[in-house]
Amino acid sequence: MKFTRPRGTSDILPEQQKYWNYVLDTAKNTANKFGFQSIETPTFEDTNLFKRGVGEGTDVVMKEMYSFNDLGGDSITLRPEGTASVCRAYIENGMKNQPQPQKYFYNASMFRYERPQAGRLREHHQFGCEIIGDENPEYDAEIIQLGWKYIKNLGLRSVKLKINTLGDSKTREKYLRDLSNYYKQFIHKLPKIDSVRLARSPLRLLDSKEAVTKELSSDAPKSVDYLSEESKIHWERLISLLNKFAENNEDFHYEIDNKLVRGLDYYNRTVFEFIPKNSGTQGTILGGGRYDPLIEMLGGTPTPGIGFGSGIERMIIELKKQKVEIPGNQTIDVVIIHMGEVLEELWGLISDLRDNGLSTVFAPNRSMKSQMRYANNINAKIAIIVGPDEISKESVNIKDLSSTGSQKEVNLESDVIIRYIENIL
RNA sequence: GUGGGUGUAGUGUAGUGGUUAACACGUCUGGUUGUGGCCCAGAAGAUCGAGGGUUCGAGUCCCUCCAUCCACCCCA
Repeated sequence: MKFTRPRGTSDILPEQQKYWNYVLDTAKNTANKFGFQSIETPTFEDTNLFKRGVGEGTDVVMKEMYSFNDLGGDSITLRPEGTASVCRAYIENGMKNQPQPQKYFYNASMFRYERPQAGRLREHHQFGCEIIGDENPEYDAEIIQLGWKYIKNLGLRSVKLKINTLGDSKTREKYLRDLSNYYKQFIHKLPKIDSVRLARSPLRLLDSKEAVTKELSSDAPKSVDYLSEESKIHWERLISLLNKFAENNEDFHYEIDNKLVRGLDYYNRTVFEFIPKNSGTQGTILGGGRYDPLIEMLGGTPTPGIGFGSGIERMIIELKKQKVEIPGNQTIDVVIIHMGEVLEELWGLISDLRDNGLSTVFAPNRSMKSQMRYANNINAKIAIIVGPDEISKESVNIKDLSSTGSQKEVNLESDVIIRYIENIL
């Protein structure tokens, strides 16, 4: 084979489209219910936007970015995530002059140079939502509820919500110091990977998979115990709002997980993740958190924000796994079966059928039997059969392709035909 | 980036080192004049992931590369 798709990318074939349409329609409808509006930003941005926003020390920036110099010599990067771009757009377009907070959603390709495996691609799609311009915990609760509703509306079950708070930047410093000092006591016991990680990002040790580290982590300092007064109030308020929400939504559950960390630098306070039970290692289906420092880091006036990203491909994997019923693909209403040189006589009719909302195709120019088989194979509902006989009588034969198979001859007049067909459908 | 598994028509599979690589589904064509689904018959479709090597002989054994899957890592 001469050409194959680049590693870690995928072709989304027609038969898969029903999943995509279903997920995206559900996403959009749910977000609209919460007052979110669609936003789109460029596929590539100035490399520095991500270095600054996502964080120079993160894996995403250090080794996963698709960066290149364009012909003008500027360093460009295919976006690895959505939030930095949306915040850039917010700043650049003066959105702080709109009513606050602003609520956006987007669906876009994300690019990360990673080793592909199931649920992890080099190009993947994310549906994301952001609330920018208000730091109150009501919005934390709202965005989490939106995430939950979205998953719920898709028909997924057994999805676990984990939440945690990382505190704000001031208290985080002290927490990180204590946390890293805690692990340092056991430095000789730590596995290699984790002793390396300790220097770079001590938070990561909390969700380490190494048995030794796991055990140590259970007694490690918790970020909840380091919260400033404001952050503590924020956190408690969020919890109480979630409890309130649970009263009206019996199957809404959350689990506070002090070991939950997220890989991007801009998160503070609330972080959360939705994970299907029994999912593999690439399980997270939706994840996000608060990023109050981000806009200022990008050069805007200090403006708080919170949001999430959710992988469409992972969502579809889960829908298939749980065998959720998905509305079917595009169907064909009418197939024109034509014998002899009559197709031209029907050209106007075909156009009229389409104009009246009936999806219509003509069968390929083959034997009649073959044309009927074609009609059957594409799951068409109605066949309009025309040959020289019908043309001379100025009529057509209309056959119902459902189980009845009944057939009737009607005049070759678009109005009459359309009325007759609409009656059957 | 690290470790392991896998790689045979469009898809899913079979194939003790030995003639023209098999089966199912799908596609196409027929099964008397212009009627689908079921059934029957036939056809097309694979340089056995790529390139080297061992051998009289390789889909089968060895090496390299590529892709894919699993775990690490990371994250959606």
